[in-house]
Amino acid sequence: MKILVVDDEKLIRNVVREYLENESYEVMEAEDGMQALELMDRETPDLLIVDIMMPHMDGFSFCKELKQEGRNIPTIMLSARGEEFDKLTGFELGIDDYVTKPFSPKELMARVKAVLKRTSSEIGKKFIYEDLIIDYTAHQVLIDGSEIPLTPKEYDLLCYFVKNKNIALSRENLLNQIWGYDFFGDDRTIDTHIKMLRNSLGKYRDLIVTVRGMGYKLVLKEK
Amino acid sequence: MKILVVDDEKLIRNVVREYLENESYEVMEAEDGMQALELMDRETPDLLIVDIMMPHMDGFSFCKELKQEGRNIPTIMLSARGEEFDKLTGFELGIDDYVTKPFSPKELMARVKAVLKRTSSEIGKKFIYEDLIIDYTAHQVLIDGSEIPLTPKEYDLLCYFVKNKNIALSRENLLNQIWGYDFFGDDRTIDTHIKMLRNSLGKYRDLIVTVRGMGYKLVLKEK
DNA sequence: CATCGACTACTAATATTTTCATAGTTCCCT
DNA sequence: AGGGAACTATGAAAATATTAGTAGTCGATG
Repeated sequence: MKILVVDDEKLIRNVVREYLENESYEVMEAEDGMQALELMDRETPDLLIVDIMMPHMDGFSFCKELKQEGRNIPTIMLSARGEEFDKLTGFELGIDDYVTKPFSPKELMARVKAVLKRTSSEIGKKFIYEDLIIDYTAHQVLIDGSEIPLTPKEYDLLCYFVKNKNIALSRENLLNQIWGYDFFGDDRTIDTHIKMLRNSLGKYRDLIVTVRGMGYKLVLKEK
Repeated sequence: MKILVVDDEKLIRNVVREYLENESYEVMEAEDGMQALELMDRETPDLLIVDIMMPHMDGFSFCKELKQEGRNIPTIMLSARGEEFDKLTGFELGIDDYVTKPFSPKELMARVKAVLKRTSSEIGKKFIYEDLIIDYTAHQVLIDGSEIPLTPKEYDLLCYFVKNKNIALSRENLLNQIWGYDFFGDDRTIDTHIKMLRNSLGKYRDLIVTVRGMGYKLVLKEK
């Protein structure tokens, strides 16, 4: 689990980092909202711990910004004693909990765990299109309710297509993203895997459309 | 769910009772620590809500007493504004959360639910699936009513699988969670333990499904 | 010091990935 | 419309990768 701590005080960041790492969370730090937003383009933390008072951009504005960008990440707010935490505003902004400084390690950890538990169960990570269901947590694909066996590459391919639905993907792109940049094999390899994925998809084989001279794309009709 | 409210003020007890019963919890009351301890010999509440300030025995002493008796019950502390809630002491005594008077119904209920949710997994003393029973308190596993011997690692593995049922777990995840982040051994170690766990599980060996290229998962059919 | 469990190395058994040859399409040009 | 170039689909075999199973060493623990 990756946790991003956003606070301008290095001391606080260090303390929080220590507690978190002690419980084997992976910790990232940002000094302010700007830095945090930047970082989040590259990394995908599972939880944010954000101080209300920060230079440039306070905690509330930061959360507002996140919400507008459509990012939906569990968030715990840190407020100094005396600062009134406006619960109504806070919870509307999707803040899951808050902790008042000074806080005990145990308290913070309890909140972190509670929030993660609460939110992770809500994310029932599934993709659903008619009778085609990808259950990411179970790592399986269902068609008409029964599991269809996919090889790892087929599964990866399908997930990547779903993630980039209706976008034409070049063979080069697919090779780089799924096989990795260090793969130097034949282009035709893709064709073979597409063939096998189509076979596995049965009645949904036509979702994968050939883009001649370019690559393939997954086409989903909107409803 | 049974909740025991320990407070010397009848008014507070009534208010809390009303909120709780409104959410269909079963409520018991005690005027002080002595009474509460007595009551707990007969009843087994799932949660305590305890005022700090009470005659005869204050909230902290009460919790200390509980802890010494080895009772381990989720507890929420009520503190009046101005009374300093000593977080360090509190959390060390196993207090899970605290609410400052005056509190809003909504806040108290949110805390109650959060604490119950957080702790209920720990209270769930048994896991039952058909003839497979994990008795967490007795730290043993039964199949068809008779105990099957498991090595520590096998037991840990099984519990972790049960906790994450129907979720595909990568070897890395298993290694990190069960062996710890400081383990730098061979991936294949897992395979061996899986094999042994399967053997131990006898007729339930197939519950553990390999997810090729990924890891393993415990599959439980819903009923 | 004897036993048990954890771990590693090795081998066998499977499953997957890749390559490659061939057949089939599409598209463009005349 | 016909021919050819370029591209894609498919099937099967070869090459790899992954997992299961076996055996044995190491080290902790009673």
